[in-house]
Amino acid sequence: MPVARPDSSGARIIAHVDLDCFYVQVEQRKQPKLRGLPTAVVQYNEWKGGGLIAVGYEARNYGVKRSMRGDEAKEVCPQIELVQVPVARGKADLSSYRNAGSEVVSILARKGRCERASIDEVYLDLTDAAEAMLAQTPPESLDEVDEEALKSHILGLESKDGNDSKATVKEWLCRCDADHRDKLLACGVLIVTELRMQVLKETEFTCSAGIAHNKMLAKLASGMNKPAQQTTVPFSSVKGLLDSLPIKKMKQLGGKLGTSLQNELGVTTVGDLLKFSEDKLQERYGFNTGTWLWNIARGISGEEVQARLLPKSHGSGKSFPGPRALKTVASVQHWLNQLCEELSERLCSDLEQNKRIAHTLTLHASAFKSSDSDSRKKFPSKSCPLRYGTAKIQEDTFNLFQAGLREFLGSFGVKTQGSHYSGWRITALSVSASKIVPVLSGTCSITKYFNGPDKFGSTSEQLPDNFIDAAPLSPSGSESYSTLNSTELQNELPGEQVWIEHSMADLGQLEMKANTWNRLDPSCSISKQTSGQWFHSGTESSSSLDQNKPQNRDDSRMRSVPIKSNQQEHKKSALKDKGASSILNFFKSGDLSCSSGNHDTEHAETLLPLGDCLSESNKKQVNIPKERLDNSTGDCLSESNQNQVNIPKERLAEAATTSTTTDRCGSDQIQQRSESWKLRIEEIDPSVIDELPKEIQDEIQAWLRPSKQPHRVKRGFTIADYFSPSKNRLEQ
DNA sequence: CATTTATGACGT
DNA sequence: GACGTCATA
Repeated sequence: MPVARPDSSGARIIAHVDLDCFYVQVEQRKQPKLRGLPTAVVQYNEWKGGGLIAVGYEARNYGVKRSMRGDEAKEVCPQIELVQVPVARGKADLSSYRNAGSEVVSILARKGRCERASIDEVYLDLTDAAEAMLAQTPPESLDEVDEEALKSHILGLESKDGNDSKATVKEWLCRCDADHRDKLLACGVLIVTELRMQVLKETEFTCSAGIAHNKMLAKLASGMNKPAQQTTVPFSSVKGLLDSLPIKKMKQLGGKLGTSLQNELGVTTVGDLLKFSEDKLQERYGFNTGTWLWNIARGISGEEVQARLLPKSHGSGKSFPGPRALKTVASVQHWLNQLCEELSERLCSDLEQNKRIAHTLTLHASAFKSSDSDSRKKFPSKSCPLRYGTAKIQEDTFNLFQAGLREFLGSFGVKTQGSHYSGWRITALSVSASKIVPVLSGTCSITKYFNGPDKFGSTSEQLPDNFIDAAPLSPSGSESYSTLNSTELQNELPGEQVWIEHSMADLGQLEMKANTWNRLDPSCSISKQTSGQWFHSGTESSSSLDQNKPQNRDDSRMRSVPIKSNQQEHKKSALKDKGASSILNFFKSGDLSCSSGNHDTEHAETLLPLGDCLSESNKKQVNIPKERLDNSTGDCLSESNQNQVNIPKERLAEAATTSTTTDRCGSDQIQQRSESWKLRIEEIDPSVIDELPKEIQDEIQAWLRPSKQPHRVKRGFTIADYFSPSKNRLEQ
């Protein structure tokens, strides 16, 4: 049935949910005494008190702002509680926030398609749930509406006392003469209220939300009333909202495009955009962007909520500002190794928990060339196929760095005259893993391929000689790595002896005992339980891969909830007893403070001796004299494993079933040694999939990411397009 | 060269 | 597929 009329039957109900000052909330849950106090989360406090990355609302009242230094915050708010971000391997460790975000996602995903937009934001498509509610128990049929729902803000709903009074809201929610869209929206409001209360009850986090007919408006709305409130945007108030909305407030227009709009076209508000024809906008900003601008000026956004609960990439990075910039290859290698350790650990968890494998490893760096005229220069990003195993990731990453460095310096190879100045300073490093695809649960055949008796442990022999080893040696830069061999590198650097000494001097803070080195196998394996699930679910589509379903992948917290302290259980039932618990009451009830007992252990930080950080291959590459190596070949656990609970072997079986995220890798590793049948992750090269038997490859095809949609934009939107996703998705 | 450290998306 | 750029919090 062709739809050319302004029809609301295609209306979607989209919510954007945003955790309030999330990192602060995570820290306050961990340390309940901080609740109610002006609090901020700060990372690294050495320099001017560290940088603020999250500021609680109490502190905002004193004028504390994100990205003040800790010291400045203390000036405006002397009583402020500054909590430090956990540190592991000498860098900020955001895993507790990531995990907390996962808790929330798994709750929010219960009522509809859920897209994890960032660590603390999700989009929900609640259309079906809203339609269902409207069909079964429409708001107008309710005698009573939840108190919390009555605190919602309805954009454009005039109110007597400036704020929407509850009576007015209730009337709006329950109007029986409302049009279909508004009724659906009312259902959305109730559903989101419910979800937010659920989040609060199960995680102790508050969030704010926007409910509208598309993502753009939902996102706008979620930020309008914070914290712990929600706002909905009825169709009828869209124009009023956008007309006076500063252009920079729109997602995507906060940067250069927004500035250009302002400067070149004199556009200050979204409403100003209406003056320009689609052609004009396309002419200036290109076809896709032009159409996109034309649409958003009218509140049109067809972007769909993607069913995705998991991140598409993992990265670990660190900056080295000012005088801390890295000047030697050894210090770079040290930090790369730290970053790779973290990355590897996270890849490991992702594989175990989500059955996904990353295929691409990328190195980013930023650098200054100090040799001549202190010019800043782009350090090229480099990527290569990703091989699992900490040591391999470290090795490949270092190779990528060297390739990048060579390109960065130009083929002249700025020789370090004297042995002091490298000619370059690295101010940031990051390593990331992308192209993450589900590993096929599909068949046992793939299991056998990896795990089969004849093939086990000899993956590389199945392949062309250089298949595995050569790939990482050919970063995608214009020059292949092979031309950058160790000899050549040496020529660009001080002699090896000197170089080593300088490296050590440069890493002065580190202890240079160098008695061990990290030649360890990757620090995780598939546990029996997990691999059982993984490899069993034959052709029935693997449940854990279905991102539409909530996943049980997390986590210490999730597991601890049911068995949590009595207090917490009492708290919950107390709340229930009170009937509809309002969010404010939740906190007023007062006994929150005794919750959350045992959260993450802090990560004891230990700097590894340099020797620990050089992988075998790396040492070869820099031609470290053999004698220096010999005494450094000890066995060692990666730092992350050292942080983990040491579990006696006898208790391994038990540990494996109760292990939390934090200790899983550690116990598994030990387990790996004691049980031989298990899969060695190290031996799984993602590239190997290409080498699989044809029938398996075919299965794999089904799981590969869908090919990119063409960036075509259909012209001539009708009003109907306002709500429904366009077939050809708008560019971003 | 002191907004860090993640993320995601698009263009070429 | 690789890489650069932009955007957001």
